[in-house]
Amino acid sequence: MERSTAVETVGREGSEVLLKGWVLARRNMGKIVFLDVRDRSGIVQVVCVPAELDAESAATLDTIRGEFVLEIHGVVQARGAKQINPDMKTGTVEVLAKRVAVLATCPALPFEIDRDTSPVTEELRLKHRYLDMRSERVQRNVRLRSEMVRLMREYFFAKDFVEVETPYLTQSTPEGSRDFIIPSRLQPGKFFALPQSPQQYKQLLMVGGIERYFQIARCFRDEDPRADRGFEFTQLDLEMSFVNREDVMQTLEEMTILVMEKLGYTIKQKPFPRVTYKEAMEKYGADKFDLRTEEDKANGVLAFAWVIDFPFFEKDEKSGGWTFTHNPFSTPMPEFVEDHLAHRNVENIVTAQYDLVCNGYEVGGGSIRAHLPELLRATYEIMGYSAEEIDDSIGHMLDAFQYGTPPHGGIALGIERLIMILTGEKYVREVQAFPMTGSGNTAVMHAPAMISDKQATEYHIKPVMPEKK
RNA sequence: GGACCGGUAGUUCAGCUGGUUAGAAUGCCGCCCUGUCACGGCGGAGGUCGCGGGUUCGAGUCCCGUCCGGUCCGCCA
Repeated sequence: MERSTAVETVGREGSEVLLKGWVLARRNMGKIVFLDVRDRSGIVQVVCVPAELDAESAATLDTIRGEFVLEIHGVVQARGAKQINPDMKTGTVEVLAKRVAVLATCPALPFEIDRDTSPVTEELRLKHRYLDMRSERVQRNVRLRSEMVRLMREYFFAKDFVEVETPYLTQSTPEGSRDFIIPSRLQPGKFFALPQSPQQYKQLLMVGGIERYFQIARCFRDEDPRADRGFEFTQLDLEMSFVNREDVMQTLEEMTILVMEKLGYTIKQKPFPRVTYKEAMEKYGADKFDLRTEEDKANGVLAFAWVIDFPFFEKDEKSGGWTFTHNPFSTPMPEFVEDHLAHRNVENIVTAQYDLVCNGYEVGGGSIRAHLPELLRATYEIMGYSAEEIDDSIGHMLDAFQYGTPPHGGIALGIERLIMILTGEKYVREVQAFPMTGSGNTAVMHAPAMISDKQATEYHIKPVMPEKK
């Protein structure tokens, strides 16, 4: 007999069904036992009366406890008028059990999962993430994320984009954030780095004629974790050829509106308002801001906005020279190209960068890129790089760009940030299936961990422990 | 690297100016209950108060150190 899910029992009064799932709650009234059985679809009440059960099942009934995994043969029946539970999706029906078998037992849980688990110490919840995951909230978060990503993929495939996986083992980049590095076994003393973003590869895809690329890309940054960021995170990353700033912003905006509305959310303002960096700083004192009213907040409204016209460079406090504010691969706006090439008027050069903000969070950012090698070279020259340093750092990009590179640009959206906003969660960890703790330890498993002497030898590395004070 | 907050039953917490048997809720175990739905009722078990040292007649409580966890600053193109 084919298995039915909990919610599939609705409308099948009188039919025999086979249910499989977990015991969420057990209510023993003496001669009648109610079981709330949970599966991926939801919960349904199972009624167990000894007279209706075979002898073996009747004996089993006493041993059943919370979170046991059961297989139940029974008959769907309508509930009496007084027994209807309006708070349950399946509240009009119940399953009268004929046979109950235990597929797996379960001891008392380390914490209760039939209610909100968020007050429970996060360390304990992450140690048993597979249990926390059974709770309504974590189930919802994981499933919403899957649904959002599915809708995004559908949009991009319909628009002729190609999904490409870029490498995880790549070259360390001195700019930007600290890299996670991986020792090379075959080449002693050399290291790979995990990507902070697929930035360079996606631009190389444009050189390679892919024209429209997207990826659900994992990114890695070795910076101290916070409530809204961890070591690894996921971005919707995309890049397009033969586009200007307007094209990319409109594509992303159309996708965002479509996905959010399909998920049932309301967007405050369409098209998204646009604010220049200067206006944002004057009006909100920051380049991210929350446009919602108190009423919007209560109604779960999403307030998106674009921030544009960022300064390309700012003074570097340490060196006293120039450094980029957002992305060194961006192009200056057309009216500043001459200044840029001549290293003139540096403090006023505006970059073709755009950030997407939502409800006070920065949820994405991108730019039109410098596709001409001389423009990219000028950026690094302004930042004080010598010819040799430029060659070491981005020589491969300058090399590639000389071979007929189309104008291109793109953007990346933080998947976790978006899900946090959609679900009202305050921590990225709540919207990742297996997050790290706030101090950077893995859930369930025990990383980072020491490696054996044999591994150290094989990888030609030698741990140096910090001196204790 | 720095600042701040926390660590007491399985879990979430309370525990006063230091005071003799460390509590509650929930979970767990047992008994009762044929219409419950976070069922209810009765009973029970469950604690090296993170760890080490100190002050004191006496420390969960005060002091020092240490470990662990969390939040923030720095950092995060």
